[in-house]
Amino acid sequence: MSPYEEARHGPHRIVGPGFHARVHELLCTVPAGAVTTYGDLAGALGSRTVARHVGHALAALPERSDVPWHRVVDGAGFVTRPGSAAARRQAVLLRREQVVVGRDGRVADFASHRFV
DNA sequence: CGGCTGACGACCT
DNA sequence: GAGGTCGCCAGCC
Repeated sequence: MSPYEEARHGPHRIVGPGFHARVHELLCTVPAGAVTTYGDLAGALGSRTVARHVGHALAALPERSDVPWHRVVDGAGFVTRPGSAAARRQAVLLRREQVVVGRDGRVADFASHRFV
């Protein structure tokens, strides 16, 4: 059964109370200098179909947070909403960790930085 | 209370 | 191969 159908028919709900805390916890295991994706986080939490909800969880984070949200990029290695102020902040934070971000908003050598 | 949007990604035309 | 669609939708007009 595909993850899709599993999610559709599945008896167990992944999203719910404490979901954002699980995202937080998991994200904190990603070391500086590495990046991960929404889909990978979602998959680690149970199903890639909730990738979007990982996005929601991060969007809900307070401005000043100890959660390394900047280490999350999309499945193609692009930073959040290229061109936005948030994307620029993210690029600055990543470069501070020796992760090169191109002008197009994509992490250079994404595959090797990717943390699983 | 209904409709729309969205820090995404996989499946289906 | 390139759009369109929907997911466990969840929050915000």
